[in-house]
Amino acid sequence: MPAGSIRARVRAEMIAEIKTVARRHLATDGANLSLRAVARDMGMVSSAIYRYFASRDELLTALIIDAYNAVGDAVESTEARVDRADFRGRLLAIGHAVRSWALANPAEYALIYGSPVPGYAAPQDTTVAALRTATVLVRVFVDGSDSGALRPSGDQLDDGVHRDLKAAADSIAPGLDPEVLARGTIAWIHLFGAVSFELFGQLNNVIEAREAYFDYQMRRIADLVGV
Amino acid sequence: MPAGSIRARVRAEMIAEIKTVARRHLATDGANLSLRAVARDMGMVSSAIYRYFASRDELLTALIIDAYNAVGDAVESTEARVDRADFRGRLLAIGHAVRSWALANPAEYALIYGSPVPGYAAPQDTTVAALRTATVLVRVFVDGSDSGALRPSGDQLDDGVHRDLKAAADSIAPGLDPEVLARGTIAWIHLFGAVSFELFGQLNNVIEAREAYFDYQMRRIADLVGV
DNA sequence: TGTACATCAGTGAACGCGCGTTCACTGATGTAC
DNA sequence: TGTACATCAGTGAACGCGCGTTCACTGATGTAC
Repeated sequence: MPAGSIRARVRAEMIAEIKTVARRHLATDGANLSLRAVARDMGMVSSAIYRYFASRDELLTALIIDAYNAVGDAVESTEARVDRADFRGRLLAIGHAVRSWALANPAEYALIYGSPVPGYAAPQDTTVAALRTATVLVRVFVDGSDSGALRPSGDQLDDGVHRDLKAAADSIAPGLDPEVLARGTIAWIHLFGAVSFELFGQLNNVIEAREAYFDYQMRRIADLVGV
Repeated sequence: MPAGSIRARVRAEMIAEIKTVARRHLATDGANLSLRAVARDMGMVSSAIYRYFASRDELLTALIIDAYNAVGDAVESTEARVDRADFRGRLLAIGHAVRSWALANPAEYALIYGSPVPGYAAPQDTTVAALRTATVLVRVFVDGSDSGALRPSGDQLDDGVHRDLKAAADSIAPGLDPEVLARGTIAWIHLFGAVSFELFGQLNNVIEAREAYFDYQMRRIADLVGV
């Protein structure tokens, strides 16, 4: 089946439609995604899905990769519009991009950043897509560091932590000071902590001004990490 | 059935055993808890569970309340051992208590702080237990504020956020400056963000020195909130 | 341009399993006199 | 202290539903000559 044939195009459209329908189901059923329910919604018999995905897990994996890529796209394009020298602006843009995407796609957010799906082990393929967003954030710290605006604060890091962060820096941003990266990971973790908190309902009946509250947090974290 | 009778005692033991077995299942199946599996493990017929819990949701609710109380117990007793005037020590103790409990009881942690269980709506009863841990943390900020060690930093809060935090302060810690409470919620959110990140596998293959890394984060957050 | 064959999509039935919940029942334990 | 009755725990069968996956099949679409 040559790539450009009609059959290939129809096939690609079917795959896309299966994923779209599956995403709709994620929203109501969480990760207990049912192949039969997806097939039913598409007016097919359940076994027909197996022409496109070898198993339920394979479909889940595809959805996970798509989700990582979707946040990655959103973050990359939002961040790219900010002045390169405005490090704080870039960090805040990343934060708001993640949050906006998560609010628009809560089930997919939960799929990749929520509690792990019981009985599902993510294959290696997902990690490449997962790294995209992290890379954008780390680059802010690399650039800030290179420009001299961001300098190590003199925190003494535990030896083990230093080693871990050095290894991480070597693979994703060679030359980046582990201590600066440590600050970056704090921003990273707070960002996802804040979004998860809001999305998973922990702010219910407490904070109503959510966007402003999120912005407040991100600014304080930016203060903390020195950006 | 008088409260002290043999039957009442046996009944209480049965309820406790059902919950213990159910907790074991949470660990492998996540929130897709199966009443039949629990009954099977106890050597009973599935319908027998209904003598003790009216439905699967009611059992889940009991597990959720127990979990909130368990973290609450752990946090309260750990925090109580710290010098009252050592506000930073109290905050760090709370953080480590939450993390330790979460590592020891990952499934229960996920149940209360992870992605919401699809199709399950938590009844009002759970919120009382949920508040216990928050109260311990807020008290640190109240005490710090009263002692003068912790003073508003002069951040200007958005009006809506100010209103929300004022209302929250009024109900949980009357008189507490909303701006101080805002700092408290940052520590709160980062704490749970960091624990969730670790527990849900986001640190895998990146950070190995986890306790030290957690401690590092909590210290930086303590710096930020001025404690 | 037409024909023969290979590829592929989708069907429908089936396997073997799971689930929550209800209901009439047996037999044991407790309570009131 | 003994007996009659009420309460309760647990059984076993059943209802009605769900699921993932396999398999032999039909019929349509593509490919090679």
